[in-house]
Amino acid sequence: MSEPVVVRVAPSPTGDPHVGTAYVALFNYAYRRKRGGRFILRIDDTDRSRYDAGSEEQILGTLGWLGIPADEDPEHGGEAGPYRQSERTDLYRAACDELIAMGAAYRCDCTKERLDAVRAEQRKNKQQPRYDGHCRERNVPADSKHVVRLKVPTEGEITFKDGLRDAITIACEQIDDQVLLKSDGYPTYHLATVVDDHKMGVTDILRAEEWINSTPKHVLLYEAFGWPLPRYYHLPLLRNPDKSKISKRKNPTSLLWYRENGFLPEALLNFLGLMGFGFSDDREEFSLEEFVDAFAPEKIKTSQPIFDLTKLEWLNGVYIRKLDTETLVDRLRELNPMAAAADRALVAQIAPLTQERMKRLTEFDELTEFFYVDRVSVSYDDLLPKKRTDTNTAAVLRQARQVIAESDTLDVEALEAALRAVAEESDWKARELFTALRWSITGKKISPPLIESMCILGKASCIERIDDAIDVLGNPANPIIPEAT
RNA sequence: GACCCCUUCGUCUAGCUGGCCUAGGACACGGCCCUUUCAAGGCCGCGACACGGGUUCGAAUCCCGUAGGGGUCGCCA
Repeated sequence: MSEPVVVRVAPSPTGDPHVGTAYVALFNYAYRRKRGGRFILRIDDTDRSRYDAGSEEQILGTLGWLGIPADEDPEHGGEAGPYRQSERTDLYRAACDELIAMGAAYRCDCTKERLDAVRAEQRKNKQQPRYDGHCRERNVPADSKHVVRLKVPTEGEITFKDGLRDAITIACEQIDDQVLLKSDGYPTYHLATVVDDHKMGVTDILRAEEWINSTPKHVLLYEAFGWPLPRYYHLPLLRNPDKSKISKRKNPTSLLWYRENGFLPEALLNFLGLMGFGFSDDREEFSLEEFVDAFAPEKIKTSQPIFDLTKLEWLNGVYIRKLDTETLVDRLRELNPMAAAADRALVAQIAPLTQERMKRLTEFDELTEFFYVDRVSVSYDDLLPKKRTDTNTAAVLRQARQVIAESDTLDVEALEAALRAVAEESDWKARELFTALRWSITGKKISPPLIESMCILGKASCIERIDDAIDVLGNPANPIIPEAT
């Protein structure tokens, strides 16, 4: 029986579901699929001052939206629970007692004021700010208000392996006597992650690079407990365009934002997979399954990628174009109020016209607004092609109107042919006619394919809009104002 | 500042067991084609091995140094 390889991602419940969380989760998920074992989602909620119960569901829900299923998590349970660290405090306390008994940790009752003063002094002397060891040998009583600190060796160094890099060595002087248990009885990340990872059977850890410097503290804990070290893989940090660590101020970092702004989960996932990972065959578009298939931890890059929204938008367009009409209409109606209010069958007719024109699903309403209103407004200047008179233009539009009025039903091919004939008879370029017509029908310079749009709109509406345009040409000061709908 | 990590086109990257690299692909950008607008699509173009030393017949690929960027230095994770 082989030992299960288990990887985990620990979403913080403090704040929005973060794109960095999804990034780490994706790689953990792929790793677990490739290596076997269980993929655990644990809730790091030991910072009670920032804890927000609502965001826990948001994170779990968003990872579900992305299609990254955990084998075990607080919602679905599993053999290694509970999965909320706030429900495991007894474990951490017991672990601390053990550490204190063996001399690997100690109680400390230094006040915030004293610590601040010590650090200020150290900074003034250009020393590295760190705990000065005041309580190391003081034997602070257990019934006083205190924290528990890790007793880091005063000399020597800690070396650990990272699956993506050469061995990393950090001198003990660089390692602070980390607080393991806070005075409120909750553990810090360092204690909690080591205790939980061990108790939950976690043998392989993929986490963000920002943890590299605190890994020696974790190594010290594993050694004190006599537990086998896990394998570490520190993933590169996602960055803003200005190269700093990805942040809310400079980049949308909330997964909710991406969902609300018309991004498809498969596009986001694909994009995240592109960051810090390269297929040897130059592939750019891939599904989760294909990513898992190609995944190998050794192929993860160590340089930190910049999160490029422009490329994500392109990729999102690619995925929008792949959608079948039914799915497209569903997604569109989730995010576009006008489309949601309109008849579903109508939206299903319109949607294909815009499918290859959208980078985000949220662009749909603006692109197709003219379908839902009775009339559109258009100005005299827009309507008039260069070097044409208003009377001439009105005459040509009148002919187009007649062609439409005389046809039984509007058919794309027939209508286009008829309109081209109108242009030719009037010695107009087809382009001129279509532009004038486009303004008349849509009220815009740019629109979805004109003929198709007209056929969907129907005879009556087209005629009415052309009549409005002809009126404008005869009365330049009064553009048509759409009626309130 | 100290320590740690990183360094191929503006961005994401291929390359990394040295020669197939006058460095390939994608996004973006510019041009052309297609075309009723805008897209989509097709073609072309612009554009990088941070720098300096080595090792070698030969280095983007190995070594050293420098520079630059990022991260960490909390009773946050």
